[in-house]
Amino acid sequence: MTRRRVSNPLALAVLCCLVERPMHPYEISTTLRSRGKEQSIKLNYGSLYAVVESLQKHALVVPRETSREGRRPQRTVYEITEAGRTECEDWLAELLSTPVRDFTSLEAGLSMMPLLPPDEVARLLEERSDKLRTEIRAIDASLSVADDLGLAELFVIESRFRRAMLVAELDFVTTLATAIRKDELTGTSGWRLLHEVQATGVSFEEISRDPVRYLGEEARLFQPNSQD
Amino acid sequence: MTRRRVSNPLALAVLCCLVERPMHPYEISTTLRSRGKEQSIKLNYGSLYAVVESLQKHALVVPRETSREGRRPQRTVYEITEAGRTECEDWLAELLSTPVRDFTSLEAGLSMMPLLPPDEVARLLEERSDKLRTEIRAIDASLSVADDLGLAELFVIESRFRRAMLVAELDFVTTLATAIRKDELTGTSGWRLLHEVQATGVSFEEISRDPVRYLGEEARLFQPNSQD
DNA sequence: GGCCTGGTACTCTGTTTCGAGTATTCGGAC
DNA sequence: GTCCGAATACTCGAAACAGAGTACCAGGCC
Repeated sequence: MTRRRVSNPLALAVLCCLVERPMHPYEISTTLRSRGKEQSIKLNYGSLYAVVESLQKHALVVPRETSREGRRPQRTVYEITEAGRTECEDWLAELLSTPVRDFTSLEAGLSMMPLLPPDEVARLLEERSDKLRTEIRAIDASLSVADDLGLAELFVIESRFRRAMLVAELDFVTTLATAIRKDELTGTSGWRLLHEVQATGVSFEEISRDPVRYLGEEARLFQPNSQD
Repeated sequence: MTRRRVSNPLALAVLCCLVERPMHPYEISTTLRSRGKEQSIKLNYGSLYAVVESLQKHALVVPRETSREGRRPQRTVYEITEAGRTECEDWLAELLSTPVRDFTSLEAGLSMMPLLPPDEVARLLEERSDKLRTEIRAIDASLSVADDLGLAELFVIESRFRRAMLVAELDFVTTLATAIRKDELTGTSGWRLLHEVQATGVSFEEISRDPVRYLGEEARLFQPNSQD
């Protein structure tokens, strides 16, 4: 994605708006907002104006007119160029066709999970489940509002996607919390013991210097496949 | 997340490493890599050194010693502070318990999907499905390697999570591609017609000025609930 | 008539992030 | 013995980002 001249996805949203008709940046921001797209694309003014400027530098958009009503701040209306149109279609095709690694915060959290004691982690995950259920209900509500307004499914597809991802996450998280509570996840018994020993005042560093002494049988957490 | 003094998740990974024992930045990077954590946390040198410096500024870590072996570049070993330990646990708890909006590229793509013609989008989504299947197979392979090494499930849980998300995405994407091809997604017939008219050389702007003329029945795409 | 809220249209500035680049050493192949 | 590539341990500057702040105006309310 770095090879793109302007890499911020907001730039794509800007191009998409300008495909419809020329607009000034502030108008782009309100258009995106009114369509609920600020839910799927991070939009803030600082980035918006920077991105438009950068698009202009790369000749993907051109300023068309600068007007001023009364003594309001001036507005610069931008128009998309042929190159901009091509870039827009090409980029969109890439987004749809090619998965990219996005580093989600839960993935990061899970990868460091052993730092906290197992029951604490289970509790936190259960807390997350509740919040996820709330979010899913909120999406359902907004989808049904959209439906009442007669909006085609086509225009809220990204909400359906988000809902699907949240449901999958909820499913994973509740299953994991249960597995931890029941010691069904491999390594959990050692993980639990490790934190019990730490609770008696022995530091992690000490335990890792002589795991067998502190963890006995469970020391294999520190030495995978020591029986080979 | 912005209220955290150091917001980059890499900072959390750094703190987690230093909980184990004091290390120098480069050692942190190799530790994370060897544990496969660079899959779940974006790691690059520029950020790493910036983040460590920032942690030091906020007294979450302190430099312990600066040594130099032979004429290699010097290494500065950092140690975690009590405040750092607290921050680390607190942050991790937050990551696990609280979902955050992360803007995925597919969600962005879906929200702008109507810009491309329906059959093109279906094709692109099918292409994505293939790539997703490949990725899932790659994760399965790495999970089975980990299993052969006797690594506890606990330490690869983030890969299982990622797999679950990819499977959910695959499911969504294949279903959507089919629905588009079969015109089962509300709005698709109008979407198709719109692109057919555009293919005859009429611009989007023109169509949107007089949708009924160009789209007839399907003009309701532009005027949701016009029959009220 | 004056005040106050909310909308319009940006601007500014301190952080953060990125990743290519640098300089050194070590181990193995030939 | 020496040459090459990989590993070690960072540094640097340009670009991107965040989001608070500014300056103006219209309309409603008391």
